[in-house]
Amino acid sequence: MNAVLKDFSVARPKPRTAPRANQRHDHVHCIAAALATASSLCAARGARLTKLRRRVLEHVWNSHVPVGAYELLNRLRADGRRAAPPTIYRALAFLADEGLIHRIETRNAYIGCDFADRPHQAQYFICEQCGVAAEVDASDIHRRIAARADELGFVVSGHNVEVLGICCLCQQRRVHVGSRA
Amino acid sequence: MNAVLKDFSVARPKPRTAPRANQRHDHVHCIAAALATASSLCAARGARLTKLRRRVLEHVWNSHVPVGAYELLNRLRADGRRAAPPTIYRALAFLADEGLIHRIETRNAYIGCDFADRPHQAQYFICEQCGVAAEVDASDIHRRIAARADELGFVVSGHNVEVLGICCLCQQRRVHVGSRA
DNA sequence: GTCAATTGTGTTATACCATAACAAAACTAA
DNA sequence: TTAGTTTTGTTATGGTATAACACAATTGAC
Ligand SMILES: [Zn+2]
Ligand SMILES: [Zn+2]
Ligand SMILES: [Zn+2]
Ligand SMILES: [Zn+2]
Repeated sequence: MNAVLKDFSVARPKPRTAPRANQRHDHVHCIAAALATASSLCAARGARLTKLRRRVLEHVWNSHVPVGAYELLNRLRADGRRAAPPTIYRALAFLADEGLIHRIETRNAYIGCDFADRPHQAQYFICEQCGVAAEVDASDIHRRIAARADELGFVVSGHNVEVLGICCLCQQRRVHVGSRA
Repeated sequence: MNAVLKDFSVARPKPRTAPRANQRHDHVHCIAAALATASSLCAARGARLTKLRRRVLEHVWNSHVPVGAYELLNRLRADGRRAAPPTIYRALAFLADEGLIHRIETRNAYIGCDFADRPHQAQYFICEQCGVAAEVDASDIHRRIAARADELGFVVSGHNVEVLGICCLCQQRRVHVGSRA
């Protein structure tokens, strides 16, 4: 089994009931698709997705839980590469510039972008239990924000929306725990 | 003139045209009102708004630009008080617990709450030019987020919405600069 | 292939943001 | 007053991010 799955907290053994959304998925495919998209986007733009940058992106995609810069640094070192903070921050800056990752502000952490191949204004739903951050591109939310900005005479260049709570899967887990207690 | 106005970037000399919103206001009143609200809320709750905490709140309300913890620390020291980081972080924690300030995640900075006397789910519109962060409590935005959460089976405990762009006043300033160039 | 120019990476040092742990002081309620 | 509680001071440390400069790899012209 691919080592990349080791802390993928969505992939769990046998959920007893089907979750409403975001059910267990083929995360190996997730990663492969993200890397393929990254490769083609960078090629098309003349941006250089070097081995280092590609490896950092792989480590970011290790799970759907946002990962901190120093954790990524440790993973690089576990790969046998010599690395210091600027190494990882430069790679993260490149990946963010290319729209391949996002920074989760409330966690000081980074996560792969689910919509790298198109412009979007994403929102994140972040589980306080398992840590998974789900990216959605909800145009209705963005429109409401844009409308309010308009009323204020405010010209929007971007937004950061992070919703905190408990994800669908963790609620099921809590019910199980609760019914046992 | 009150020294507290010294870096209040909304209060500027003679805007040539009236802004659509957020026009120059009596910031001394702003501060006084915030402190009065803080006092009565804390009294009602049995929370102790000590001199230190009150002074920190005053420094936070110095302007509508979010201010960093270490800047607040410097201001405390300028007051003649001996202070180290825990001093300011404990005061900030108290003020945040009481809902008197908010943390602006994209800036690692803190700002006074405009709606301390009632429960709310605020959004911030942050100007990349002048730094001013305007708090709004737009229930329509919150409703859209809640609706999307519902679709995901996600139970919301809170959200952080920070919109970046150029504020109304700074656009006018840019026009002036532009027409001169 | 060689070369110069550009871009990317390694390395050291440092700045900025935040908290742990414990001691001293101030406040509260008998 | 005195004991108990809360707040503040103090020292040390952990976590996040960048500046500055040297070296290596890549690119594109020749
Ligand atoms: Zn995205
Ligand atoms: Zn969860
Ligand atoms: Zn004001
Ligand atoms: Zn502005």
